[in-house]
Amino acid sequence: MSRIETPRPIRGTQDIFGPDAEAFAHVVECFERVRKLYRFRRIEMPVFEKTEVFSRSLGETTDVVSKEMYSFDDRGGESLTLRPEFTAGIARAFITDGWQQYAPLKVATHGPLFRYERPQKGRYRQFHQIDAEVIGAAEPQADVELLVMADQLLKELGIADGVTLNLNTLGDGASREAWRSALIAYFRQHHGDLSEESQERLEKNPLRILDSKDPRDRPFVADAPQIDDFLSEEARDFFAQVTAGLDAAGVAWSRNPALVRGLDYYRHTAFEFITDRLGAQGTVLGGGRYDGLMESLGGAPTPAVGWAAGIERLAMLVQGDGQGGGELPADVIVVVENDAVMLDGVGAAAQLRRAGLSVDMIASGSPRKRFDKAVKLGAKAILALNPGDAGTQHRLRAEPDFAAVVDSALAGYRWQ
RNA sequence: GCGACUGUAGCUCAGUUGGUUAGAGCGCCGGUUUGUGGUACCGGAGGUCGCGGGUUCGAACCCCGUCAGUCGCCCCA
Repeated sequence: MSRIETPRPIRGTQDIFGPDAEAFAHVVECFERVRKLYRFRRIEMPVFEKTEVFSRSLGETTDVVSKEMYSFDDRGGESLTLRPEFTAGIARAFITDGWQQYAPLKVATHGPLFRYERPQKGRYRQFHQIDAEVIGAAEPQADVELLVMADQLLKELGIADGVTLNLNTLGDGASREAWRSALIAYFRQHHGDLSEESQERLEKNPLRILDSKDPRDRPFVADAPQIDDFLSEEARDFFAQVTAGLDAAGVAWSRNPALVRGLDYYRHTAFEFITDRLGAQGTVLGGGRYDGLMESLGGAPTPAVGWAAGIERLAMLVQGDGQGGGELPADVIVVVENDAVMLDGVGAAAQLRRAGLSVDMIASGSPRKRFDKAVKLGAKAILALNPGDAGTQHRLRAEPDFAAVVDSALAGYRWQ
C-alpha cells in the first residue's frame, strides 16, 4: 500500500479559524461601517493584473518587483501577477474604466494580497488588507479626511491605545529631489561609519537609511538633513493645512521626519499608525499621497492619496484587548436526549432559528452525555427533549427573562 | 537570501547519562454512577518520536544532512 502524502499548505498562507476568524470578520465589519460614515464607495477589484500594472507603478528598480511578486505566465504567454497591493490596480481601473468622470472619487475595498516574502509575525505571503483611496483630489482636506477616518476606525476597533499616528511630508517633486541629494551627500561623508546595510542603501535607496534599525546609524540619522529645510513654499503650506485639519478634527499626531517612502511617485503626506505591541511589524495602517502614480501608468496627471491596513495585524490587536471578535455562545442549544425524538429536535431548532435565535443542536454521541455537552458550551438556554407518555417532553433551562423569549419563539410548535 | 530557536497522540506538552513494550492532561468514542443534572469513576481508539543517513550491542535522546514551523535580519509597494 502506498501512502498518500497529504499536500502541505503553501508557505506563508494561513487557515484562519475560531477566535482568529471572528476577529478578522470583526475588523472587516467595522471597516465597512466606518467607510460608509465617510461616504467611501465600495469597489471590487481583480486579484490579478498584467504584471506591467505593478512593475510600471513600482518603477522596476528595487528587489520588490524582481523578487517579491507572485508572477507567472498565462497560456498565452502573458506575464500576470497576483496583486501585491491595491493602489496600482485601482489606478489602472481609474484610467481604463473612465472613472475620471467621478473625480474626486472616494473608494474602499478589502481582500487578499500576495507578496513573495519570508513569513514572520504579522507578515504572510497571502495576507489581507482594508484599503481606502481618494483619487482626483489635490486638496489637503482629502488627506485629512482619510486620516480622520483611519483614526476613527482604530478607535472603534478599540485598539487606539499604544498606537501613534506618525506623520511626515516628502514635499513636492522638487523638494523631494533636493532633500534626497542632500541626504546622499551627507551620508557619503560618513560612509565608513555606517552599518553595512546602510552602506548598501546609500547606493540603492538612501532614504531608507533614515529608518535603519542599526544603532550604529542612529547618531548620523539624528543629524541628517531634514526635509523641512528643502520644502517649497507650496509644500510647506500643504503640510500645514494637513496638520491644521487633524488638529481641528481632534486627531492626535506626531511628526516623524524619518518616515519615508522608497518610491518616487509619493509626494507630500506620508503617514503610519504604529503600535508598540506587535514586535518588529509595528505598522498597523499606512499610506500617503501618490500624485505621481497615475502618469507612470500612462494616465493624465491625477493627484491621489490613500492608505491600507493589514487585517491580520488589526485582528491580533483586537484579540489582545480581549474584546470584539470572540465566538458568541448560542442563544439556544437543543439537546436530543433520545433519538426517538430526533424529528422534534430538528423541527424545534428550525422554528427557533426562523424566530431569529442562534441555535445549535446536540443529537449525537452517548445520549446520557449530550446534556453535559450542552452545558459546557455555555448557551443562554438549553432545551432538552425526551420521549414521554403524552408525546415529546421538552424542558427549558434558562434565566427567566430569556426563557420567556424562547417560549414565545416556540409558541405554536406542534410536538410529535 | 541570512541568522537563532523549535519539531513526540487531534491539541498542549513530559520523556532521566543513550537502556525492556514511548507517557500525562485535554479532546474524542463506549460504559458505570448521578438524575433537573457543568459530578466522579472505568475502559477504548489514536504515535513512520518531521524525514534521510551516521555512531552504537542498543537512538525520541548523540552527530551530519534535509524539510517544516516560529521569531528576527534584509526588504517593505
